[in-house]
Amino acid sequence: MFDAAIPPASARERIAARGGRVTRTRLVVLELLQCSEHPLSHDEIGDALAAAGVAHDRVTLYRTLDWLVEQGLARRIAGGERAWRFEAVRDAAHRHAHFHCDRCGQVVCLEGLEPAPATGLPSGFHVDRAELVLHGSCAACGLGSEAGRVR
Amino acid sequence: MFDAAIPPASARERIAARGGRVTRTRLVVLELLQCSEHPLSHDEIGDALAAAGVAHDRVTLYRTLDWLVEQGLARRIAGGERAWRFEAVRDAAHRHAHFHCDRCGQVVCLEGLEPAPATGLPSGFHVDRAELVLHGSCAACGLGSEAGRVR
DNA sequence: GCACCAAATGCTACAATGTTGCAAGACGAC
DNA sequence: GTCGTCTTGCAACATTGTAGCATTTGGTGC
Ligand SMILES: [Mn+2]
Ligand SMILES: [Mn+2]
Ligand SMILES: [Zn+2]
Ligand SMILES: [Zn+2]
Repeated sequence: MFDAAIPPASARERIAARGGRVTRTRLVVLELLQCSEHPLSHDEIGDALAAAGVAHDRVTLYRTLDWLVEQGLARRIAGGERAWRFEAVRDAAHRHAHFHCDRCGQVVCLEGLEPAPATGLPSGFHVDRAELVLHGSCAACGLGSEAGRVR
Repeated sequence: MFDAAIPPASARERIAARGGRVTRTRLVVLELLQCSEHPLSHDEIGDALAAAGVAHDRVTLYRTLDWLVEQGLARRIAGGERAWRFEAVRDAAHRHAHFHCDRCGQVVCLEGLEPAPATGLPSGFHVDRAELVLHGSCAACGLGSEAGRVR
């Protein structure tokens, strides 16, 4: 679960600094996101909480994730499926694209790839942010048969 | 509903050419997509069918849209919300980006903006297609208050 | 025009994902 | 330790999409 790539860099302070109460769920979820290399779905996070022995309610987790996003501590990513994925915000200024494997559903961050700036859009339109998602097959899934394809 | 921009360019033949049966629903839905300037949601299409006096079932509409996508006559777009949007495929080779208004939820096609080709992604990864969605506020919604913001 | 049959539809039930309202519990200031 | 407010848990609901199956219908051959 905790991919142990990046050290948990005080999630506790980051939560408290926003004026939020440091609850077990917020703490564990934020640490989990900070340590994960991939954006995680609500479900994956729920499973990790269960595995870590942290009791929780589905709704509480939704609200926890909403709160982290509101506070700028996490980001919501659209993925190719119907569920959101979440990742910790490491650098608020730096955005990156994502790759969605249409075979296994895995989403990976493309740190090197920044969505190109908008050009030539109709006047009166104002762009806040760009979301770039590449679709295809990941290294693990290869180019093999179409079987098992995710919608 | 029918924005009357592009003439209905025989939807009937396009359907028959794929070996599909020309049913009232397929015909009206494809014509609707071909005439619309914006990608439409399932709901919007359903409303248009009702307005046109075409009886239909929710499930039939889902299946009709799936069929049109399978046949390459329509494309499914992720939008920023949880429901797919659909647009007629005019030129299979030409892809374009979309703009999603976070205020009103409207999606508009950015014909001039093609997602940049993928570079520097991990080896073993294969890209089928790129989806680029710009988020912000449209001309109609302006830059005003945050009130009424769509998630 | 008519019979036939695979393809398409309508219906019901279900699955997945997310939201709302409200009472009970817990964080943390004092 | 008390207390007020923020957070949680629970139940009910909303939205979006699927699956199974009996019925209807478009198109083909006559
Ligand atoms: Mn990422
Ligand atoms: Mn478009
Ligand atoms: Zn994969
Ligand atoms: Zn708008």
